[in-house]
Amino acid sequence: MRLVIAECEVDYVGRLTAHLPSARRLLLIKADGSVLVHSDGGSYKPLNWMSPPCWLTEEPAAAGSTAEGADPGALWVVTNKAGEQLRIRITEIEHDSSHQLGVDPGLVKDGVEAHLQELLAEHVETLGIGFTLVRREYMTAIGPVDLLCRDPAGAAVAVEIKRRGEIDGVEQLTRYLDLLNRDPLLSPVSGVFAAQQIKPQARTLATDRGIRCVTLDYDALRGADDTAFRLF
Amino acid sequence: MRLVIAECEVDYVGRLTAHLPSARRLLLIKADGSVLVHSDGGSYKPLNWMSPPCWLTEEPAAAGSTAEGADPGALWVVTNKAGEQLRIRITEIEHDSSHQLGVDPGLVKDGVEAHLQELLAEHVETLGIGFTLVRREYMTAIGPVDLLCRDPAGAAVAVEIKRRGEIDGVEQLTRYLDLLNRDPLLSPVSGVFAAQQIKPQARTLATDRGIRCVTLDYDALRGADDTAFRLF
DNA sequence: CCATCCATGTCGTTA
DNA sequence: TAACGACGTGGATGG
Repeated sequence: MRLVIAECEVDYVGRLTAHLPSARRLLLIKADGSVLVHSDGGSYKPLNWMSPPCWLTEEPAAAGSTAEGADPGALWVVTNKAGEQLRIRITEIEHDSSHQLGVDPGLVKDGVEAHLQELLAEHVETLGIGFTLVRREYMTAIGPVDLLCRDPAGAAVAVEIKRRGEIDGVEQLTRYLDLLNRDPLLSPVSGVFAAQQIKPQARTLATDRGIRCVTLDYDALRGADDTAFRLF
Repeated sequence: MRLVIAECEVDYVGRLTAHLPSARRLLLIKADGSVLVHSDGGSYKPLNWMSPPCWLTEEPAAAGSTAEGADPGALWVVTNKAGEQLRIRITEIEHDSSHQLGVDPGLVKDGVEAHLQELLAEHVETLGIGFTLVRREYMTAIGPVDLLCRDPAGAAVAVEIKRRGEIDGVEQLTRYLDLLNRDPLLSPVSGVFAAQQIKPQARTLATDRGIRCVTLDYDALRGADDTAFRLF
């Protein structure tokens, strides 16, 4: 990893064109050749960048320039397979250091949708007394339904689980319901939209279509899990 | 901006929990207090981060540790308003430097969806001979339709423009069409889904619903612009 | 401040 | 490889 603090001007030409006027910035060159251009504010997204796989070539400083310090006036060109380019014109370098980091062991996550689905599958009674699980990831022609259940009366219920319940989740469940209801062995199938948080517009659309909304409490589900663990 | 290369272990506790085992990484602390943890690979997204506004507090090295160099064993805790935390345990520092960058003049972009819409509005004949533009951003109760046009027969056409045409774009256009077709002054309204690239599933769904798909060529549209410019 | 929608989205999983 | 959906999505914009 190479860290360069430099006065620079940057142009990206690819899916769009973008220009950064000259200013002092951090240029971060990773071992795989990818380049990030960061300012001293904003968020984790760089002002400009090139993702790997890509290749950096450095054109020498302009002929007329004074060769003081580390290549004033140099031009870095980073190109990827698709021909997109990041062109960095460097006029002054304040800092330049390289570091050996090795391969990163990587991130361990917990608490995402897969885990929510797992927890709810083990506690379908959260959806209502007498609910039973038929299958997780019930396969259909247009993709898997998160949970297929049966209500106390024995009727099929398709459940779509999201961390954040928005309108496209309702649309997705609607497509599943349309399809499942064409199956005479399953029909009539009702729908439940389950999420940690459900946006008002999504709730309205779901209700309009006769889909029941259930707000999930991740901690309570996990707590129920702990309780069950303690009891048995 | 402060750049630190250090052997560190990182935990994020917030919307999810995530853990990074000990390894050598770049810690980037921006002027606004935000922190990025980068490895020497992957893309522009950090392994872990905290976005501003947030605050960094540094707990001193553990009592038993030898005070050599810059605080081995120190713990950095970065907290935001919502109470989410990034906890960085540092065991060895290889590099530590600070730099004054100043405010960045910012990015100038060209070629995003807004520009596509502008170009297509000026060249509605791309949709078919005899098409005319009624309005850009035609307002409805559920949001603006990108373009409202009339076909050669004078019938209304709603156009949804995307850079990448996916299924949710088709759903969006469908909702607009449902609404517009309730207006007796406008009905019947047909739909056109226009994008630089249209995914197969989106195309299938659109066709199923009687929505015509049009693939846009940004360069050709811009070229048509240039041609027009040269002719007049 | 809340809601919506775009993004050089990026990132994983699966067909 | 391409498509598809989730994301600690982030970020801008409009009500």
